[in-house]
Amino acid sequence: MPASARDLTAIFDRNEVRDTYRISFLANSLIVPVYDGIKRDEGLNRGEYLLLFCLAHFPKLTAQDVANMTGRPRNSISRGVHRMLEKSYIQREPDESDGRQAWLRITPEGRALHKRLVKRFEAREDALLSALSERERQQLDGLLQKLVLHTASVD
Amino acid sequence: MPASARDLTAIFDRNEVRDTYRISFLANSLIVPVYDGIKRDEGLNRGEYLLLFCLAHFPKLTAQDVANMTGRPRNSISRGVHRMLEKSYIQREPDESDGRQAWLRITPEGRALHKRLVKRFEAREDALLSALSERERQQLDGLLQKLVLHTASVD
DNA sequence: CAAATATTGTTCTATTTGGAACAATATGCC
DNA sequence: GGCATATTGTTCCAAATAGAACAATATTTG
Repeated sequence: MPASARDLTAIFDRNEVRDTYRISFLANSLIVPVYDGIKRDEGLNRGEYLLLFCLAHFPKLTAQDVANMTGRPRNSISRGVHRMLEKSYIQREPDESDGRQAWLRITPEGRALHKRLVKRFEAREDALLSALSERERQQLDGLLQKLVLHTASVD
Repeated sequence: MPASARDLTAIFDRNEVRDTYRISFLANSLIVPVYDGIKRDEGLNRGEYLLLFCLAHFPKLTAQDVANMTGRPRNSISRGVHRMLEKSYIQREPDESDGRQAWLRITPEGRALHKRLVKRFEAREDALLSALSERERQQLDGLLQKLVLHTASVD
């Protein structure tokens, strides 16, 4: 019997933490192939794109903000900042009133890149979520929003 | 203004791929702190525990099966197999009819360890999903199951 | 005001990770 | 049967990752 002939999807509802397992599986399926493509075609790694993504949605952020939002360690963000500065996708200006921190902003080049790359995530999301009806997607939206807000508040 | 004073949760519904972002955020919140604890207390890394987890739910699997189920590369699984064999949490026997592959099974020690460790994931899941009512949890369950089965079929 | 404590961002280092090439075996095709 | 192709599991290596210590600056506390 070849390995691929067995039904390995049984794990989805045959384990102690079904929602954790499913959410983790879905997260991987949604993002890993897209990050692989971005790495291959644009040379950006995950931390670098996450930085761009965050800056595309706020006028300015500190490196610490990005670390908080993404849950990644500050040193990873720091490295990403330097590489994205070199490539002119972001810019940095020191905070006048606090000499420790610096404000990061996306540049027009960075925004153009983000607009191009985010389409890949949109396409992947559409492909996987096409399994749901419009009504089900709205249900999912509401449940996820409730969960992330709760999670952000308890951690 | 200290970094932590701004409301960074706005990103949850202010981005192009809200469900992708939320699912990824949730997945990290559910599993990262638990894996950190398992690493600290038991010395198992993510790949090693995932292997144990898979084998706890099937009588026997090949390394390739585990790679397929978890989406991790085969070489990572291979390394995990060797370390878990050393620690006697799993055992291996060659397949009689196919000299390339070998069947992996969990040992009683491995199962005892799994039973202990999976409680950590259960506790974390309960803490985060407590934001939902029983009815909402059932809705979420149904939606996630639909999504993972669809995802497993298209990839 | 001074000393202790906290925060930001960086560097150093060890571990983890995954792509690619590889050997061994199996399968498909003529 | 014999040769091309696929599959399984492994090793090698380069890149990514994250903890820990650190320097610079802010804040708190007495």
